[in-house]
Amino acid sequence: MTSEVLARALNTNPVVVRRLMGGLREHGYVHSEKGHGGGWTLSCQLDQVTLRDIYEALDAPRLFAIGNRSEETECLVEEVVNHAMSSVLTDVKAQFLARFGQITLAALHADFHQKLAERFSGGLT
Amino acid sequence: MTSEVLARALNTNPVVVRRLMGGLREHGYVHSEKGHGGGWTLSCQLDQVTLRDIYEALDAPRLFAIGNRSEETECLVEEVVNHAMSSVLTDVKAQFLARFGQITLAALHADFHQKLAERFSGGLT
DNA sequence: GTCTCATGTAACTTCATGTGTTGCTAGAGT
DNA sequence: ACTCTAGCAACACATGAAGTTACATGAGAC
Repeated sequence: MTSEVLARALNTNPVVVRRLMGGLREHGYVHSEKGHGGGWTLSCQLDQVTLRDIYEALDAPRLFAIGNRSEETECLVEEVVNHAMSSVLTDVKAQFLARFGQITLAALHADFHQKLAERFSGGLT
Repeated sequence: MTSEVLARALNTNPVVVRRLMGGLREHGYVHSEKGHGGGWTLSCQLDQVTLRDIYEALDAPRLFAIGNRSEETECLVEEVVNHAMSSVLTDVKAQFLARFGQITLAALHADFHQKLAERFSGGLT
């Protein structure tokens, strides 16, 4: 499948697709071929890859929209608040990673097929 | 304490301070007085207010930097992925709120005084 | 060999969002 | 009146994500 086709499916741009897929390729989850007949192919077992793997392959983008203003500060109040918040955010991020680490692509694949079946068996809306 | 003084302490602007404090005032955590001699005063018990209360008083700003592209979609794949992610993010947010709900301002106040004491008793760096 | 089709990548533009700023109004004390 | 304060709307700026353009490189088709 080419970046062009993927981009249309995702309502975005082929270059954006390549940027994202680049991370997945570096981790061996997909493979790309240049030239005529080229494009992207899957190169992993769906039950061996989790959302966490993908999150990390995508360079683990910032998870929280909130956080410390600065790491180093002279201000004792800021220091105390930073410490309290960081502590919570660190733990919560660990929870997040753990949960994502339990969701395999195979599971999502199965969900997808179930929904697909529902749609064909009268579940049309 | 005036917005002006707070702004200097926080390295920001008095108007920004008023914007933030506005949320706290609506919830009764602080009180403001206009005019000469006016400014902000604390109007709550420190052990009755948690970081969660403050987070919510500040209109519960967006917590996560990631999330669904759109809520409604025709795409079954997107739907499946959205569902999986939303489920995790919802749970993780609940964890976050629970943790913040256990941190009172009184606790932070105590931390602050401890650090202050350390700094005076030879803990200088 | 060269033409076409695909990825790879850098540089730039656009957009969304949060932060900072200005200007003005209103209230409260001197 | 005068000064000092919050309240508020409107605008400007900064940041980072997403989208776009342009061009180089590699691989098959002819």
